[in-house]
Amino acid sequence: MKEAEDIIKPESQHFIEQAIEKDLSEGKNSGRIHTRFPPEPNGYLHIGHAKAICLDFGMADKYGGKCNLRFDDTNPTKEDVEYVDSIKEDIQWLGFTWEDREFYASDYFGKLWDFAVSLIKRGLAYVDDQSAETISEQKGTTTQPGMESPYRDRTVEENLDLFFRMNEGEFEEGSRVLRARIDMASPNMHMRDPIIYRILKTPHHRTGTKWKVYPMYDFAHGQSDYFEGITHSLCTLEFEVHRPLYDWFIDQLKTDDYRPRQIEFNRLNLTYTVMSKRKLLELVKDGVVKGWDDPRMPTLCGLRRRGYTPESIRRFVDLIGYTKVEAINDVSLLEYAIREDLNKRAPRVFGVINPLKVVITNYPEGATENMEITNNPEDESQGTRRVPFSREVYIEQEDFMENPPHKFFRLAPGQEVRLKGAYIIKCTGLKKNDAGEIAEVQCTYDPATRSGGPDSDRKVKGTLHWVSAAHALNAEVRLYDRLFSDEDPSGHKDIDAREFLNPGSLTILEDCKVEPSLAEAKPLDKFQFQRMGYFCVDYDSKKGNLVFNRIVQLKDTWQKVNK
RNA sequence: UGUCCCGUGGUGUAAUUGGCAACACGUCUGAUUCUGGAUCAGAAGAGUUCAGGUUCGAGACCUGACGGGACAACCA
Repeated sequence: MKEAEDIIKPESQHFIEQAIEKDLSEGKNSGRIHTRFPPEPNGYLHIGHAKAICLDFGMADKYGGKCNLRFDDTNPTKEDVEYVDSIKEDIQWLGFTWEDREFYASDYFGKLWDFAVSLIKRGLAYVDDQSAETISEQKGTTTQPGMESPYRDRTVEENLDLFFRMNEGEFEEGSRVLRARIDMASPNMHMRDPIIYRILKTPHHRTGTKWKVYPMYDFAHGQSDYFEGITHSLCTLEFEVHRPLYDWFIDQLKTDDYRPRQIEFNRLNLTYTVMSKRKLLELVKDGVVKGWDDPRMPTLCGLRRRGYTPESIRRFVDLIGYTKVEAINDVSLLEYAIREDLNKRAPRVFGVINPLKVVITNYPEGATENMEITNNPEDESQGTRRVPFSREVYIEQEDFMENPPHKFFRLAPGQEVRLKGAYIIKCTGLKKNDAGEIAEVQCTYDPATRSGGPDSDRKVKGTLHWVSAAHALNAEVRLYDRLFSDEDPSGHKDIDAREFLNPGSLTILEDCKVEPSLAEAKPLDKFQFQRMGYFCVDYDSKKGNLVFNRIVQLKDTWQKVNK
């Protein structure tokens, strides 16, 4: 009965899937689905791009189509090959492939030029000799129509002559532009004779000095879609007002029934995060963070370094969905996604972040036992490992209190606790240093309570992780907190996001103790430090000098109770 | 005082296209646990921004308010 209901109930689709299926059912573009991901190579990809990538490649995948990678490189003054490589790396890391379809808008400069010439010949484009300021003034405002340029009615011959000479380098940058001749009174600003070509003498990273004029975004994007046979051009909401112009150019270009269709979806916003490339660039340039891949950054390389997996990012994107509502997503959902993934996969280890020495006074001096410990209770196939135990161990400072509150299930004078995978110990005394801080805790152990032993079933309130002092590896641990303390740092009109920078976003602890099995850990290896959270080996880590990034803490109800 | 887009539990999304609001995260119980994790069981929480209208029936359709966002770069 229940099963039957499940079968009947259709998967709910988001509005883009619905639109695609409608197009398919109407037989548009002979049933083809072809999308594209069009980054501008002027910065690193961030998790917002991941949302777009998952959609672009995901829709192609779901409907048996293809997705092109196309670099939108129409502005040589801002773009660089440096970014091309990192963008490709990040897309692949996320798990997507464009096969041999790596394209560049600059591949189409010739075709775009020809199209512009054709528009001129049809009286649909003209060269304007006015300054940027004048053109801007004549554009009108959102509430008032614009004025027509005095150059709007030049002859085709004159336009052609000027346009060719613009590209010959005869004129200075900014002295002339090519404009589409549409409607200066349109309520849509983008239709008021938009500039489609400008003079730029900066060499282009791919075409060198071949061109002196470069197409604007609006004149390149839709046409590139058209040239590549794209059927669905998915982009974010802010391009909604560009769509009439997108369609206008396609109308002038198309020769048969095929036409690409632009559909807009909401971009990703995350709480406590800034997402604009400009703001991220500032953080890097001003040294607020250590680089594009600083583990606090929402860039894909930053998240990767932090320890996020591609699976967790794809899962997160899947959870938030695609709509036309401008929403702000809770980072806690991202954290949920990585915990969910790592819970199943990450091996458990013992790592003590803030060590406190415990001496087990009745344990034989110099003795060592190897305790067999499960690597992952969620996945038996990960097996077990041996962890050395001895008379002196480190536990977490926060796991001991001299005067514990009521529900403190950890170590305190007179109280018993289990050292996970080893023995139950009882606190018998403590030593303080001159400053009055607890320097050492003394305990006795009960040999019969060894895990698997005769009294191992005895109930104790708490179980602690530990590391044998004699065998411990020293490690540096970098604890991260949100970069901004405000939920919506860029959402304040009069306050710069920088005002909300969290001074405690990075804490470096250099005297952490981890179990010896971690000696061979390699950068990007991920572990659960039992009870402490998920950690990832940093690129800075070296054998004998381990460095871990905390990805995320475990859920901690005790911490919550304490607040 | 313009055009366009958008308003569903705290947050993000659903509601098979008009049949009486579902899911996830979060929150809160309880069980269980050699991770105060995980797991399991359960609970609270919206009557869909508001007001009219159409309809036997509206979160979906219409009108108008209100609220939020986008648009006036030779950026993308």
